[in-house]
Amino acid sequence: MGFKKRRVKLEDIARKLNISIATVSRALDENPRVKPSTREKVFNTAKTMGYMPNQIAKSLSSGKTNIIGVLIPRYDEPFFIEVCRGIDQYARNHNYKILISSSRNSYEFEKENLISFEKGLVDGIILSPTHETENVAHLNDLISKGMPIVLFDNIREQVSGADHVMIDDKKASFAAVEFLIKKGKKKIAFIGGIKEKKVFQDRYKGFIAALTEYHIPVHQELILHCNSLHREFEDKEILDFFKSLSTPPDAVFACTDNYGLLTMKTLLKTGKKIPEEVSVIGFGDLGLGEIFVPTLTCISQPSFEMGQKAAELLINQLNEPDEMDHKKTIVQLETQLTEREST
Amino acid sequence: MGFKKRRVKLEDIARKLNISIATVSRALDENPRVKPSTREKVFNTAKTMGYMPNQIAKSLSSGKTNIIGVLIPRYDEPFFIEVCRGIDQYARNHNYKILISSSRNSYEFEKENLISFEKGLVDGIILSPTHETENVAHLNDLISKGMPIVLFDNIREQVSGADHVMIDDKKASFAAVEFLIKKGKKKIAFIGGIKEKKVFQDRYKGFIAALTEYHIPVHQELILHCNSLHREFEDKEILDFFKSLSTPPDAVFACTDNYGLLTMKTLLKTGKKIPEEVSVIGFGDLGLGEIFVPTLTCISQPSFEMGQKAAELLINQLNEPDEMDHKKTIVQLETQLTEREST
DNA sequence: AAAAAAAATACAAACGTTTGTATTATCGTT
DNA sequence: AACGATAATACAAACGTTTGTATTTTTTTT
Repeated sequence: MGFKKRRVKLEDIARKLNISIATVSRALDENPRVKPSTREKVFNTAKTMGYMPNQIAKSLSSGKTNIIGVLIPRYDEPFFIEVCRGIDQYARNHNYKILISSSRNSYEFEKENLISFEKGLVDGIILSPTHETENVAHLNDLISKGMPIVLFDNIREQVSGADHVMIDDKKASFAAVEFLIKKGKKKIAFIGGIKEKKVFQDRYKGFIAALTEYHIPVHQELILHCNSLHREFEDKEILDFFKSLSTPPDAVFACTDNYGLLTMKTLLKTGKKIPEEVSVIGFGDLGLGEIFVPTLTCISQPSFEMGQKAAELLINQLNEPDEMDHKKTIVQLETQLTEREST
Repeated sequence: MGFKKRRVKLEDIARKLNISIATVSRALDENPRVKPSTREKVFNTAKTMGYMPNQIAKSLSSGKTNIIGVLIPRYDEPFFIEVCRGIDQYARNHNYKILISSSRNSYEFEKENLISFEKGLVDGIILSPTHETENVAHLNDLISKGMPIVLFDNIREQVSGADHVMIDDKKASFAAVEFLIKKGKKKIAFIGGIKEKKVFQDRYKGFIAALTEYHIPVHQELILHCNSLHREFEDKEILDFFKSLSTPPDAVFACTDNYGLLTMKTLLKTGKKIPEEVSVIGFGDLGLGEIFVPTLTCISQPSFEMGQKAAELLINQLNEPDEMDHKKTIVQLETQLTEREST
């Protein structure tokens, strides 16, 4: 007791069996170059000595860590967690692990995290850029240094060389709003998110496009671009918005499930009946909408599949023989409208 | 174009400046042994050449990866994500990164993940064992090999040498039930989780203790130990439970916020008024309870702080000069009752 | 039984750092 | 100007693997 623990390494096995380290290494690899009987011996002593390979040494030698870096803007949004689950599942099945970091909605933290990824800990990166990320030079830099990257969610078109996984936000929200219109709704409110995020811009475009298509005038007062980055404030922002309206809407298109729920909560508090007086539709479909009373109609976004797909694209890049001539691929996943009680 | 990218390394800087690698290494470390003027030169050329240190090589050399392995039973439970946030925050401030894995509620996956951690990728581990984890030999093994470990949530007393972070589940649920009793409730239902988890056992004990203390008979039919491991089934299990009751309870103590919400949803569907006819109290306080209508009274559990504390304990262990004489420390965090509309 | 072919193993360099020790350069002292 | 002291730098081993090439052993062929 009191001694520092020393891991057993290849050398220890080699010494005990009076053979070379190289042979031990190859034996454990089941390399056909080593005689079956020695392989047996090596396996046995490795087991009895409690050998555990050193991943770091392996990585240094092979130049691969088998780790995928994942950078998301925040942990406390089920969408991102769900994407991570998808990434994790695909990665795990292909012998990769994932290292998740949060940029906490900050461009500076994003850069900081990417630098730490760049130090060689990860073989590639899956990233949802923050809304603050105007300048994408740091991403293009990384790519030009040979780092495989896949973007999802808040895509930046200017990033060349990175694969994209996305949905057609404009089309999906058009469908949502069209659905409301076909139910006879005329005063449709829009609850969006941070204006700088491409997904929210696109969802807004879809909203406007649908109204235009059906010749419904756009009322600015019915439009809210929610700016809060934290739960506590979102609540208030939405409450204030509905209080500010002279006449209430007959339907609300919320750009996320969370906004949808907060909307329903606010409306219920003010005595409105859902869906009788106001219909509400959300975006995302991450389980919460099913718990609420009434349950929330929404656009179902394949979050888990986005993660899987992103991992697939990245691992494909990692397996490309010549990283230099990678062709940017863009995957667009399908959404669908799930009708529940709120409409 | 078309060439494989080669990272610039210390050797490249050394060659360019005609000095030794050791000096370059020390210069970048701001080691006082190198002359300020050379340090300057090194910094400059490092910058212009685009040098980025190789973390893997550093780790091999130093024997430290500065990564903390985190193993949770599932991703889709906000409690665990919140704990991870806490860990992440503390770790980041102390120059550690976290590598999160999910054991997906399976003992086998837990072992598998721990083995992959053991390969030297992480300096220490923060873990919430699965409910299946009866045998803790694999944990004691790891600890005896010198791996620092901190447990949280589903503590296993038999694990010696690992620090624990926990709350007093029995006391907290006693308080919750007592609160209901003092409101005059007599028929209190209990919605628990997987019986094998210590937290649920303790919360059940607290429930029984409170009833006993106040001389209220325990009705078995009012007790549900929810066994589902996935969202879809929990819903149905709780619905069936309430349907099965001959007469409805006047209060429900749910062992998690999620169960609390599902309970409220079920009760509302069957036309019950909350809190007029039935009071509901949850456990956790992770934001969801505030969105629902009515908002959910619950025991507030300091999840984020649990994560921070776990990280603190682990990093303390990592900094102990002699890992062998680590003394197991147990931290118990305080809970409180947050009253909202459901009671 | 010797030579050639094939199989099994050993040697040594490489991966990119860190760090203890040896060496060289610089400075102040006399 | 020579000396010792100190400052600055260089050398080389170490971290634990992998892998190309060289060497040895075994088997096959004649």
